[in-house]
Amino acid sequence: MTDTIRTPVTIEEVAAVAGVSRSTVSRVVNGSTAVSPAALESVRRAIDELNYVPNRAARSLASRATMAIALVVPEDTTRFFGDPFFAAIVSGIHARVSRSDYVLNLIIASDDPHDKATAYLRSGAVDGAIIVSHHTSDSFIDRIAAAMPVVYGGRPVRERERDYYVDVDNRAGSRLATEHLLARGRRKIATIAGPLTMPGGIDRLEGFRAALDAAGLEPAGVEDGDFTSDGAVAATMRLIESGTPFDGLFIASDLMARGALVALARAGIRVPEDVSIVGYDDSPVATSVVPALTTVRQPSLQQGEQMADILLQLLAGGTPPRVTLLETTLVERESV
Amino acid sequence: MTDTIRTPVTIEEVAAVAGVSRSTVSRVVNGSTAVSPAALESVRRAIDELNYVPNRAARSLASRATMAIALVVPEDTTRFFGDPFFAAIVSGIHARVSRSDYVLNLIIASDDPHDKATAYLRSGAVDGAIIVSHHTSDSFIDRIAAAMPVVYGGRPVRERERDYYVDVDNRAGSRLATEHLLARGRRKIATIAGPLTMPGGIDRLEGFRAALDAAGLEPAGVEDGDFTSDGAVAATMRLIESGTPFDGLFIASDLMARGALVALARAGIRVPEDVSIVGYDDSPVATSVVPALTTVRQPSLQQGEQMADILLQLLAGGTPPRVTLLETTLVERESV
DNA sequence: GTGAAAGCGCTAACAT
DNA sequence: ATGTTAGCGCTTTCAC
Repeated sequence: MTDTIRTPVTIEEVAAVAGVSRSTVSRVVNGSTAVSPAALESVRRAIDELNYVPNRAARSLASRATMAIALVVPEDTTRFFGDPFFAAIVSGIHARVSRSDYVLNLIIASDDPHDKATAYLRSGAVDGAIIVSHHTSDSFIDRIAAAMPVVYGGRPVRERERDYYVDVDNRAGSRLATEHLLARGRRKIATIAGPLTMPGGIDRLEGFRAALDAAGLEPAGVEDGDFTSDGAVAATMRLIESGTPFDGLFIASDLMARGALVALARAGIRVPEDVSIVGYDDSPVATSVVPALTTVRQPSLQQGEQMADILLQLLAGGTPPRVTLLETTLVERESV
Repeated sequence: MTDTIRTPVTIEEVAAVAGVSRSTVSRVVNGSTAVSPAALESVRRAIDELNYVPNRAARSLASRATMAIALVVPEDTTRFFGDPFFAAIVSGIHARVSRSDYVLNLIIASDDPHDKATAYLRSGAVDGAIIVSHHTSDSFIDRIAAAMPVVYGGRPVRERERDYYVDVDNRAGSRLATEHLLARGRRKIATIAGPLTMPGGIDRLEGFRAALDAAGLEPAGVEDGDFTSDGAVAATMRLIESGTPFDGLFIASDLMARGALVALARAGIRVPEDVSIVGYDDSPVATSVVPALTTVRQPSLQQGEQMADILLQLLAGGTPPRVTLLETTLVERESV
């Protein structure tokens, strides 16, 4: 029962209690084999007894490594933390990092030039970073990438020869979705897209356009839903109010599809009778709405794991693949 | 245009370029007033030119402070990151910390005795911690609290005289919700509770029971919805299948209310005609479902800001209030 | 106002 | 197998 905050125990004290030198304690802590069983045992006991935890600052100053990885997320926390898609990404990253010797450190960065988070990362607080959900305007990213190995979740905004990233084949996925709508006889197809400042938003819109193009059709409407549920409610209203009729709707995320469903219901438009909709993600949202969403499944958990894995390889001095593209599949439910 | 990762610039190089000693550079970096305008200027220029960022490890080793705060979240990332309630909490914390000299550092901790996150925190990586959404079984918390100042989001599981926390008056809030159902003539009232391993879950159930008790009624059912949408779908089904009729439902979070709405719709039960429901949180979810939820509003953003503020006060050597209880209000919409 | 010097707690040669 | 020594990059007295 500890009632106050104690001053931390140092390696020196452990050495004294164990009756060995600092070096031997350090060897034990770092798992060196060159330690006699007797010394090992007494050091272990001393560590337990004193409740010793090595000081990170000192350790990383001397070893030039922090054994920490940052997951850098954008400032619009509400969008990020409210989307089950990111929950899966974070889960995947955390799962993979847990299996390594590194700790994960989630940092909220902003594009403010005086942003403390960016300075924090550049100050040697972590050995590498994973950057997700970034916008074209995010310049802090370059400053981070100049200081340490970086892996991107999704194609980077301006792709360069040296960028490592793990993405889902967004064009193929949205094409799949749109073709499904076409195959079911829908001809007046609109879309609620993600923001065009984000690669994922751009790529999904392209796939949508390509599929319509191949069928000799024009979009019945294109609205930006901002990857949020509320944004999609507004986008759907704009679509309805525009007066252009539509009988099919491709929506670039399940979360936005939920918003669209709400707006459609309010307007008395039935799904799938009046309009068929296909979402994207196959996140938990897809099955928690009525009607359950036909959607494009992307392996988000796996995407997170891969990103972490690639960064880990980079930190270990390996040569992982620069680009990893994950496949999507169509999941048919009740909304088409 | 930097193509490779450079070796970091040290204070020594800055001093050389500026033509002063390390001490003077350090004074400038730390905002000491005792520096001549000329020296200040040349140091600033050197820092800019070299793109200098002080090494954190060295700095915190020497100063015994990290200027970093941890936000410790539980391991079930899917639940945490999928709930808009937490998005608001994180937003509030981040907003307050942004206005200070500290950086925020989100850490996922688990109860595994070998958990690296706990060791990370105990190794002096941060100066203080905010702990949210913890369970009765989370023992890692004590180990963290023994090493640094801690502020809890919500009443701690086992409250002690020295614990600082910011909570919403959960009992009053759930009582408010239940009384509203009663006032509208509902008499067979059931509840979908949060897990009883979490203070928030316990307190809201107590308020619910207290309100019914005061009216001389018994609950028409109590099911654990686990604070997730899916958990609430299952809980609602159990309620329906139990055969005990109910005409009112208090649900301990809006996210769970959404799940309940789905289950109710599938069973052909109309809201609010057949059963009235009241949620809890007034998160964005409340207005993105049909019918829009009557719910208990809690100031989540403000709760986050307060937690950060109190920790900041603690770190500054102040004496903030040990317990802060935020008020709730009922927001009437269409589900009652 | 400025510099010299000591030291924060640890790792990593280098001896032995 | 173990101890000694020299830093890692910074802050912080202490002189001047």
